[in-house]
Amino acid sequence: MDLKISPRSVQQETVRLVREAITSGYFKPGERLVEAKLCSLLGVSRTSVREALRVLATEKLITIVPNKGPSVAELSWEEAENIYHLRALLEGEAAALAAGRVKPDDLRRMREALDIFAAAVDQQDWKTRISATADFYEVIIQCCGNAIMGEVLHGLLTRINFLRARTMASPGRAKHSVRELESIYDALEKGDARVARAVAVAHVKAAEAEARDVYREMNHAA
Amino acid sequence: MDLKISPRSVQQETVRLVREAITSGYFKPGERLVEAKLCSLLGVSRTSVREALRVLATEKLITIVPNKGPSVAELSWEEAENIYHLRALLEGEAAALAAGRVKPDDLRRMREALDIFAAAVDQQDWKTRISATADFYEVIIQCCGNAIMGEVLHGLLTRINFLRARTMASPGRAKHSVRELESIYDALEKGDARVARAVAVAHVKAAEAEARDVYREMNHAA
DNA sequence: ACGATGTTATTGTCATACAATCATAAAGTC
DNA sequence: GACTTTATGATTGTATGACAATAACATCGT
Repeated sequence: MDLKISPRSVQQETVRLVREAITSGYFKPGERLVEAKLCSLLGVSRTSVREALRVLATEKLITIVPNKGPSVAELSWEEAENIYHLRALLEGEAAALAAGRVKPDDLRRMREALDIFAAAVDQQDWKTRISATADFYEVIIQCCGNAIMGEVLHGLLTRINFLRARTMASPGRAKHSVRELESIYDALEKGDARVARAVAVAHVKAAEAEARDVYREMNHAA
Repeated sequence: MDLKISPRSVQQETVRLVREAITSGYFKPGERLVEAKLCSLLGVSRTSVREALRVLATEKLITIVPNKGPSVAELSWEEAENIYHLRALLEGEAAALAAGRVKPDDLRRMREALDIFAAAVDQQDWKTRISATADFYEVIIQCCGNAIMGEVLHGLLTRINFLRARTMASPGRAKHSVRELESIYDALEKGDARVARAVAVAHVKAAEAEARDVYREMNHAA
């Protein structure tokens, strides 16, 4: 019996919370994160906060400039573009690999995620949209047989999450998304690796185009 | 004038040293890293050591199991294979992108690294071999225009560095390496993206094959 | 040999302290 | 008034000490 509950450490929980706060947009890019404030905000010691901040810096979610302190990482459009390029490459590969490996149960789970996503399109509920796409891709990642690729992708997605949240909020994009994910599903069902890669890449490219507009708009307003 | 020397913090230096110790093989995979030992070994406080360890854990160079402590990460062959697969994908893409962007100066630097590498093949000097290949790829990465891809690749290389060190030590492999890097250089010089990708991928595949043997041998002896 | 029990080693977290550095406001100088 | 310098306060970097919680290990009794 290995049912042991691992009581997450204070430090881990701190990482989780601050990361969530950043990716959800609660802490804005460029905003300074003063250790003392975080301590009182979270009710933990400076030790734990500092350890958490080092972790987040390694994840590139924050930038620590020596003797000045940490602040939420600012993502230039060039960097965002790089990340989208990598996503296209990696998600394309993942889809291609998955095409030759999907099992009926996997398809079922993807179908499920897809339906949830489609349902969430009509609502304002962008949070469900993101989690549904995450579920959808989670299956692909698991199928592709390369767990480390999953880790890398996850890290990249986290870094542009605040952008994605904005993108998902746009109702126009959502409609397209459904079609795109649907065609990925179809390709995987048929086991067609070539098409799977193509549509997965197309999906990312479309997301990138949308993100570009959102990005410009964001920085125009500011 | 912005010539300010940034006096690296104790914590950063600790990260650097321990990372070096791991990738060079001084700390063996699976070996436990006791905080107190590291403190006295490096002459720094527990505060700094702990922060450094969190960073290394995020980089996946060590594994921290709660209430038990950190130990050097063990890399299963499956994981190593995954990383080589990713390397092929990313380095192939990088080479293809670089083919359309290399400037004369870049070629010169690559030529230089290549010569150093070739010279180091005859000696036992595997350390120079690694740094020379690193320099060679550094140019490609810079040329490809995707800095984040460089970061990701760098992280992956670090994780398999102890394997690469063993691989590079094999004299048979070195000869092939020279030819492989040479053909990457040629493709870039000609600006042929398709060939550049192909030979870059082939290079990684060859390295993977060699690494597989080394890995088996390592774990056979143990 | 094996299980229970106590002991030690190690980690996780906190509090405190203080020098070094940075940011900002105040004061002085031209 | 604009600019430089100086003082002041805030924040970080690092070290130390403390202590509970957990894990690893040795000891003992059966």
